Amino acid sequence: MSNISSDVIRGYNDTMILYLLLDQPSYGYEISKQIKNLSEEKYIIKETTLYSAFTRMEKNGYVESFFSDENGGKRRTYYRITDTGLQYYKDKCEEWKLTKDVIQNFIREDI
Amino acid sequence: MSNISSDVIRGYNDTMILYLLLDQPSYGYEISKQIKNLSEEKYIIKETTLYSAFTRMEKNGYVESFFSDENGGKRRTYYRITDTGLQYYKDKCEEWKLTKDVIQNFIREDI
DNA sequence: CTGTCGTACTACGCCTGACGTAGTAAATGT
DNA sequence: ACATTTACTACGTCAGGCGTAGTACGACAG
Repeated sequence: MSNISSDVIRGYNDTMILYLLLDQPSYGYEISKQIKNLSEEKYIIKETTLYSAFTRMEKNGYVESFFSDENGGKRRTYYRITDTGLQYYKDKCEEWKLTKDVIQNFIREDI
Repeated sequence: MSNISSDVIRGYNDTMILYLLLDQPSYGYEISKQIKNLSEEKYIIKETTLYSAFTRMEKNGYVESFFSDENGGKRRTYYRITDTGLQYYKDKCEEWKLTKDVIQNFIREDI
């Protein structure tokens, strides 16, 4: 089965990550596994893509980072969604509804 | 109403253009009007995006160009979809089905 | 006790596609 | 006659994705 090209997902990586932060903070490796699972292995985000998304979103104020003081485990950078990030996520969801319909108009099933 | 961001469509501009070439050849200005109409004004492709898509797709063998010998009208560059282009279009349609479902998993309506 | 695997990142730099800006030029409307 | 619409071309910039590489810690097998 053909892979999903990154250009398609581009602009939705942030949305996917934010979705996974809605209920609780999380960190890179965990997020990447969840994306893989939720997409049924159809989309596997690249590490560099993921971590640069975190950096970008923190700069934009969509997420905040903090360190876990895990008992002995390797130190992780956790990210928590902010109010701004939540609003951004909601906007993207609205945009998605529009986009989906627009693109759908250019898809032909019968050929 | 918010516009559709270009990053979302990125990677589907080519698909949209090819769709409009499925039945007959066409040219830039015409295509851009059709995209506007078919999307109900929700997406208006930028000229530079459109013409660079043509160039790229011709280089990739997805379309062929030819000149119209229109009766006196300004000379246009027409584009015709090739077999390779048709195959590419079909693949993109398949990919779209996957992608749509994947992204949909990360959209929450209830917030 | 040693090497490999999984976890958890950071750094650097390239590539592609979108697009801003600008300019050209013929045809058409007013 | 002048503005607008049509139909492009050229040039340069930017962001996001990703390839490659490297670091470092812990767990577990042999």
